[in-house]
Amino acid sequence: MAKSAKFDRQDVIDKATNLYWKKGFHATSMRNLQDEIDMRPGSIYAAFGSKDGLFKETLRNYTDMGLAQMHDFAARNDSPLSTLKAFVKAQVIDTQSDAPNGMCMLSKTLGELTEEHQELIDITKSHLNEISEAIASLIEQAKDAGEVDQDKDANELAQHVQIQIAGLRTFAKITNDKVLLERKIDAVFEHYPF
Amino acid sequence: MAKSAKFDRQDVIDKATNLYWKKGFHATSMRNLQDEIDMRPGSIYAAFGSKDGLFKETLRNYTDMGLAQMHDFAARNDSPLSTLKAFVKAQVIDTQSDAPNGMCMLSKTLGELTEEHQELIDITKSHLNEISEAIASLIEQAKDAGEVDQDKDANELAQHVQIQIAGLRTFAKITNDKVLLERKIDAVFEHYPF
DNA sequence: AACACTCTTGAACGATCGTTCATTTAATTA
DNA sequence: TAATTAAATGAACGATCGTTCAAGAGTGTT
Repeated sequence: MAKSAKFDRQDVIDKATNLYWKKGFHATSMRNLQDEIDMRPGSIYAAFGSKDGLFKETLRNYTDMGLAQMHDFAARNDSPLSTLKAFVKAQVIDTQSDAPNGMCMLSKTLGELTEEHQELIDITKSHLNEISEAIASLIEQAKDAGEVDQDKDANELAQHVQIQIAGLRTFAKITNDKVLLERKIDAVFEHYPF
Repeated sequence: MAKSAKFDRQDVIDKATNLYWKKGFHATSMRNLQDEIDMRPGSIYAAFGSKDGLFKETLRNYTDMGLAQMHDFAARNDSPLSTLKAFVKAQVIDTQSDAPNGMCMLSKTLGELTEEHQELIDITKSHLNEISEAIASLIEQAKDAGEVDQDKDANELAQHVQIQIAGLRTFAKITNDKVLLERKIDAVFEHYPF
């Protein structure tokens, strides 16, 4: 057999995710990544193939983190709607101070990349769709729990929530007033289309 | 005297704006710009100082274009509120096909840049504030015209509109359904907080 | 025609880009 | 312990990055 002692793949992907999330795809150089994850170029390319390949893994990782966070909130909350509201607040408010970047990494990526990286764009879109479906699933549960009218369209409400998250996270780049942001998030769930 | 025949500065800035808007700050190289605006590096640096300097001028130009578009709509519309709605539709829907990039260049820039380019970030924020103030001014006019309740806060409504624009333009990157987008924009002005 | 002045040019700079690969290191088997 | 095998290394590749500047070109005055 042969050498087996290896780097911790998940740890490496986590660190790469943070750097890509913070600086974006183009501004993150392979040398930046080498420093951040403490690997030499040969090892990175053996493990991930290319800068694009590593980026793909971080997109998947970022999305899984978001979905896991939603399930976490669901486990701690009794109501689907307050789960969703907690998720939105975490995404909009907490990321301003706790995360590498206040913006959603997927939205950032959609904004940054051009057709030169169509595959990465398509992957990013499909991940945003996954999140939208998870939100819609929460809203279906809220309908069953009587928190949302049965005649509302869960997918349309999920779209609305996702639009609010994107808008509010952009807004939070200008005015980082947590109280104001919290008020605006509360308002989202108290008025049309909810 | 000396040589006077020169490049058309506004034309050059327009072309640079389109390229920066399309590709973003980092993915746009000075060589890309040289090709796009048909100037040699020495001339560009004599006229604009640096990549950052040229970018600053395009940020100003982009913002002025948006403000001019708003005034254009105001001149063609009798009502302040339908002016605002036309502006939002132009920003969200028309840019998907007619513009270098569906996203707002200012939002894109806020998402892309880090503290390494703090001055550019600050300029971008202040330009977004200019636009917010222009929207607020329209809403004040709408209040005077009886289209909006007098007890509404114009600045808060303007914030809301700007958040919706940012959210919807991100959403439009995923689903480019013009009818759906138009419906969502109409809904913005038919429900809370309007 | 000679000069003064500014604009324009493009080769070239050192730095960094994404990526490769011959070599070294270390773990396992015989 | 020697042989085998895969992982890890890091110097180096050609390309491109943002930027500079000496030289050339064009316009107006003397």
